Amino acid sequence: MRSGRILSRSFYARPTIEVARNLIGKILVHGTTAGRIVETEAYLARDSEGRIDFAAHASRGITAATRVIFGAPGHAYVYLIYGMYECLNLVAEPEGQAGCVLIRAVEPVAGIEEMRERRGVDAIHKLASGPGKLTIAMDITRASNGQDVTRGALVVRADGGPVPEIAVSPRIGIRHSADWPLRFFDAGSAFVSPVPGRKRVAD
DNA sequence: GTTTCGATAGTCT
DNA sequence: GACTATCGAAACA
Repeated sequence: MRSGRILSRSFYARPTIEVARNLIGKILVHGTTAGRIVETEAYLARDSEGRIDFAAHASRGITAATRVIFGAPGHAYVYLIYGMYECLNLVAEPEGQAGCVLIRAVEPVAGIEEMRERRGVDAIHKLASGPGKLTIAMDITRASNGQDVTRGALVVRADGGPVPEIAVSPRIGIRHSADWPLRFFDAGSAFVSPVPGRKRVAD
């Protein structure tokens, strides 16, 4: 497999929305597994009109759990959700400003047999088509929380392939700021997460 | 086909 | 004690 250069810190030290958009099509690498990022969500401090993004964990300020979001860009923020699943985020914005990008889905490109074993699923488009699924498939845990993703076992590489057609929608599975168009995905990919049928109440 | 609901644990109030 | 950026099985239609 040909692999491009590792994305540098300056890639992440930009507005969160830009980082979320530009991560589509990049290659997430962890150990022997790798996947092409096809779906992301931006979690901001504030939107362009200055409204607080209450869906963001960072919206309640700096705590032991959220401090990494306020820290240097190009680091991993991994948290446990619903007591069962871990979700991977990449920290954006210059140091001191909150902002991170949730990686929601990848298209498996390396270590596919490992992913099948970890997930107990055969269908390739179901291996990592959701934030909880991809962390299981790629064995990403809270051990990676706060880790530098510009070097080490967990990195993101440029692809070099054609720029994907990027579509935008509201974020999935949140209650606050539920209508903000901050979900980005590859419009031509079959590997994005299934849209939940469950009803959500918007605040 | 679509929608509902339980599992499960860490963090904050 | 309430909340949570999920998933998949089960219960419907």
